[in-house]
Amino acid sequence: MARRKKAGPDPLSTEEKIKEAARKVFLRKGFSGTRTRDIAEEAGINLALLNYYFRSKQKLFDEVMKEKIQTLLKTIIPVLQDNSTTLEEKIKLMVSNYFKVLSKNNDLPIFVLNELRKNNISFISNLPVGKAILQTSFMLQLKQRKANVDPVHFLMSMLGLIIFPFVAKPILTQSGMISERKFQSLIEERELLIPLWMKAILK
Amino acid sequence: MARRKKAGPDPLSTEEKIKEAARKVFLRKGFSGTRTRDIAEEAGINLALLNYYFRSKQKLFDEVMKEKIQTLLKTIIPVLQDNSTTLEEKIKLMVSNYFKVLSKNNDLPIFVLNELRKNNISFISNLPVGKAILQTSFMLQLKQRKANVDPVHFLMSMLGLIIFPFVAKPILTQSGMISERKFQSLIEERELLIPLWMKAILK
DNA sequence: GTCTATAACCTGATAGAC
DNA sequence: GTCTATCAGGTTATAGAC
Repeated sequence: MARRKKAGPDPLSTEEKIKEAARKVFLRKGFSGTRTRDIAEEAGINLALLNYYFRSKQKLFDEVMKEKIQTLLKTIIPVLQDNSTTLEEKIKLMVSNYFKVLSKNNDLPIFVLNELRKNNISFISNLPVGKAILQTSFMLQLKQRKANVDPVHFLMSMLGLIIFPFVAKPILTQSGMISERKFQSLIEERELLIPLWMKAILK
Repeated sequence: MARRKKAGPDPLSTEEKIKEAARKVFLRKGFSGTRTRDIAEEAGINLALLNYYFRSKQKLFDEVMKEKIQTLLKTIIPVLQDNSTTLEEKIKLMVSNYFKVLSKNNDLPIFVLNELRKNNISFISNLPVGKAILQTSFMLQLKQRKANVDPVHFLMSMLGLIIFPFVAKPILTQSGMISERKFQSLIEERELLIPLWMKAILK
């Protein structure tokens, strides 16, 4: 629980303890399923202190959510924008970057996607990040291939192949279809398979 | 709102009015985000009446959830099990069946997947539906192809290609990447594209 | 900064009249 | 079956002592 940037003592500040607890609880239970008491308890501090540092449950949530969206975007945007890499290199990088992030945080995609669906989260609507993606090096390279597949299709498909297993994990494991171990090994295989599949789709 | 099985008067029974309202509100807000008062208001009846017909919020939710999971399973299981169709036919059928269901109910997948993640929904763990899928005609046909791809990979990928766009829709539209119209047209295209892609992946 | 105590409000569920 | 009124318990947020 106590995450340290380096070795040694360096106890987390109270503020960071609360935020770390909030990350954990919000991700597991969502906004409306989380009680501020849960966060306080998880952080080992008092409920009043949570409101002292963050004004409200909503503001604390917004900070966590903003951070998580940033994590997901930083995983993909720089790769898409890089003018010095080939299309194939970008695909491999996106896959490996995402698997690195999601393997440590299986719940991240479904948490973000679902909360974004329930509330209309303001800071997504504000940044025109969607339109920016349409003009990245990645999308241009796709167009230049003149493959008979819309670049948006291609991107959606790749993200689906990467992210969906994590979203579906609860159904797959709880229904007895695959074990936790089998899931892990499938994920590892996919890191190699998805780039091959995307190549096949392009032709 | 008033859904009728045939033309003519046939007003919904109170019980069905409540259930219909519950479907709508639960799907939009999830279990913990929904207040029973919201459902009562949506149904145009009183809060007390909700508890008269269904014993509790949880029981009403369970009925809705069970129904939705059934919808998703009935869309796919019979197709997977059918011994009289080819692999290619099954793929096309799954895709078109799912698009038919999901086009009318975009929120269905993320609702089910997320609630299943938060709570451990009992009736999924009980039915060994996961293991059953592994022994369907579909999975056997995949093995017989001796393609160098695990059938579970193949199924996960196909479901990802079908379902992920609906799960990601809030991000895609709210971020300004695509409009609602563009989303619809992309979905229609995918019904033809996904079977082709799956064929490409198989080789 | 951190705590205890509590205010102010909300929510699920029920009692009881009709 | 359906309603109004209300209870009992939980939840966010704050007041105030230390």
